[in-house]
Amino acid sequence: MKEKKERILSVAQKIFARFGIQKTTMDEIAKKARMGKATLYYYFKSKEDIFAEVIRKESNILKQKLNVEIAKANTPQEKIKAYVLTRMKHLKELSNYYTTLTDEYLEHYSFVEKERKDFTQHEIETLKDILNEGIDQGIFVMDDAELTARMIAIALKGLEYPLIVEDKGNNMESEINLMLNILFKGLEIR
Amino acid sequence: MKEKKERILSVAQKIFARFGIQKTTMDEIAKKARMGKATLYYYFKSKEDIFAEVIRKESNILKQKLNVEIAKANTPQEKIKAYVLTRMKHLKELSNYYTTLTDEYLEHYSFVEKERKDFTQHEIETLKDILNEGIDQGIFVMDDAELTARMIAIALKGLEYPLIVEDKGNNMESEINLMLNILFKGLEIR
DNA sequence: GGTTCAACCAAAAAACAATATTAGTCGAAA
DNA sequence: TTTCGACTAATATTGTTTTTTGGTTGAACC
Repeated sequence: MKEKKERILSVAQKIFARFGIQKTTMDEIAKKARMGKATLYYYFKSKEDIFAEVIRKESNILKQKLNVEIAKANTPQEKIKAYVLTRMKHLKELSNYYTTLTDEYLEHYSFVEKERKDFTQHEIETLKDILNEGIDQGIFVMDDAELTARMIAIALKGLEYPLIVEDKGNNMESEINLMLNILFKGLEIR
Repeated sequence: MKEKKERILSVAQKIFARFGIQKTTMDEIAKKARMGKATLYYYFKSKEDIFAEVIRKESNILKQKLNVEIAKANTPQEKIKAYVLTRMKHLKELSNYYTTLTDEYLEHYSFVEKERKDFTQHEIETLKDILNEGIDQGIFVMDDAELTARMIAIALKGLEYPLIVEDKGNNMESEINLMLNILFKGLEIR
């Protein structure tokens, strides 16, 4: 039954968000999902498996959200802007939601690492597409779109911490705007 | 006696680097510095105090190193390049050296946080000076040098992790070069 | 055959107690 | 002013017992 599996994931997602993996017990999930603990093991092979699925689901939601926002924008500049803003805002919301989890991240959950690698790869592809689109339209110029996309991806990943954690809920948006402006125009006088 | 204090710091720095704060005992430091443990307390008020001083010293070394490299470079572009490269390389070396410490960083040592804030402030000032120099020379153009400096500082701080930890000893230099090229020229066709 | 769960188990975690280290103090001595 | 042996209170470690919890099994149910 598909609906049961969804219910487990939905319940688990909420509990994981509040208490992290370690402090969430299978009994707890089972109780909240109104079923016996053993039933969980009919649908998932382990606790980690449930968490991995939650992560995967969350990641796909973000990917889809990003695609929608990119499609809405017209120029390559606007697309990049939409991408970065949506990404950062979504991650900020997530990090607010997953309060306890932020610390556990560091622990070695291989599937988290894997999912993040997948996402990074997807991110690079997406950015490369936008950059190439810009090049085709004679708007952007660069030596190597792949490499440039990778650089932007590294920068974005790097910005997560200072922009989300440290920058206490300020005007992230205006800061990102300035940054993108530099990215597009550069510092040197034209 | 100034020399004693230096000896303590020098010895402590080496031991801290290998074993971190927690696993380093005052007896150990005293023994290696060839003095009684109680003597350490004549010069420093606590173990944390010694560590704080080590951090401060290290930070000042980097600041000075950066100043030297900036002074050597001629154009604002070269200055920024020298700054970023020197900074990243130094931090990479440090993180190689302080193997055990990387994990302890996360723990709450308030003085580490304070020193980093100080360093960030210094960094913003330094970058702002270079940017203003570039503006004066008609090489750079931007709305707000202070804000731009802050953005670059955030980006640099953000890049630390992906560039130092994740990027396994690759050609960090060429990646930084590409990044700076984008920073100077921008993506848009000129 | 697909689905559910009470009862069960081994392994991990928490709780506890006994023991050993270690940060920091003090007073005397050099 | 500087040094350190001797001491202490607090913290960490170690070893042991108890409890919790992830995961299994088999029987019942649909």
